[in-house]
Amino acid sequence: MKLDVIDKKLLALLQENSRRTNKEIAGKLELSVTAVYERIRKLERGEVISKYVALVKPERIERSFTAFCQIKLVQHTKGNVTRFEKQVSQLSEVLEVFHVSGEYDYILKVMVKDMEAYRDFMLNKLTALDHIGSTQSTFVISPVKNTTALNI
Amino acid sequence: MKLDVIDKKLLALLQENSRRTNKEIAGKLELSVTAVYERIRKLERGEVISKYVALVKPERIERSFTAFCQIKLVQHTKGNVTRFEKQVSQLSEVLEVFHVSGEYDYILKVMVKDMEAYRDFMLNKLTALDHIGSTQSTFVISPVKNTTALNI
DNA sequence: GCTGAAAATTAAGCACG
DNA sequence: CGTGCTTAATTTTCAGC
Repeated sequence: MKLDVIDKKLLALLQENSRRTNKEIAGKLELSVTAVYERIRKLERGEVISKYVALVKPERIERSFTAFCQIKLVQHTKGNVTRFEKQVSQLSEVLEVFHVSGEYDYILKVMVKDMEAYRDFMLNKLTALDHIGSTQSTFVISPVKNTTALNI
Repeated sequence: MKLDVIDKKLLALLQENSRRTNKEIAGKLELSVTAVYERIRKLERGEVISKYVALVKPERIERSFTAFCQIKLVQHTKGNVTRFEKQVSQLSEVLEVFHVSGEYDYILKVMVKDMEAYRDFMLNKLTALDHIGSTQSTFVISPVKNTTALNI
């Protein structure tokens, strides 16, 4: 799907705040409300926009503690990999899982209440999974930037 | 701010899809439309919900290549740290920056078109910043899970 | 693909238990 | 805190260019 300059501006606006009205966007882009409406529909149907979500402040719900956890598997058979990925994806503390290159096989972003909760997560949930070789945790001291918006 | 069970269900619904109508939510939670409306307003004013955003599929806009870049600073004076954080936050390829514990000082999540674009980013943008000591890149082979929703 | 106006749906405000 | 009613605003559809 081809995106023109207007589409890109539109995506920037919606990535920043998806509750803008079509009228407001129409004003900013100097288009009619219907034109904005149709462009948005096109971006949704073309799956450029995958979804609309509300973002919750972690500190307001006791999930301020963020850690990156790198994981090595013991054996990389297809079955093991699939099973591990499925199991780890089901853990609610784990927001992101990436299969990566390098010394470790996976990087996880984990968000919990505090260090104690993290310890509990590691002991009772993560290392309870099958096929985990070794892990290495890196703790976030402070989040400097954290956006979901891709600049186009 | 105290959240009851209904608030938590409401947050789960809005984190999954923020375009649900109050009517639809009211049906799911067995409340009136106005009650849903007021609860959402309260969550917004109490800054439990920080914002509403559209999520864009990276592969549809040529940003499929994701890397984690770990960075060590040469000198940790307050001025250096502040300046580095400000500069790195301005790079559009960098979606996330975390000051972290451990061997490296920062973890960046970088999204670009491909490996070539990453090389270009490293050579011309990142290592052009002041005070960077060493870096280490880890490349995403495949994203296994990637959600913005915090389970409450 | 855009415009402008009409129709349908939703959000916001108000009186009240 | 909740409900139900009323009004305002927005989204969605449609004919026409």
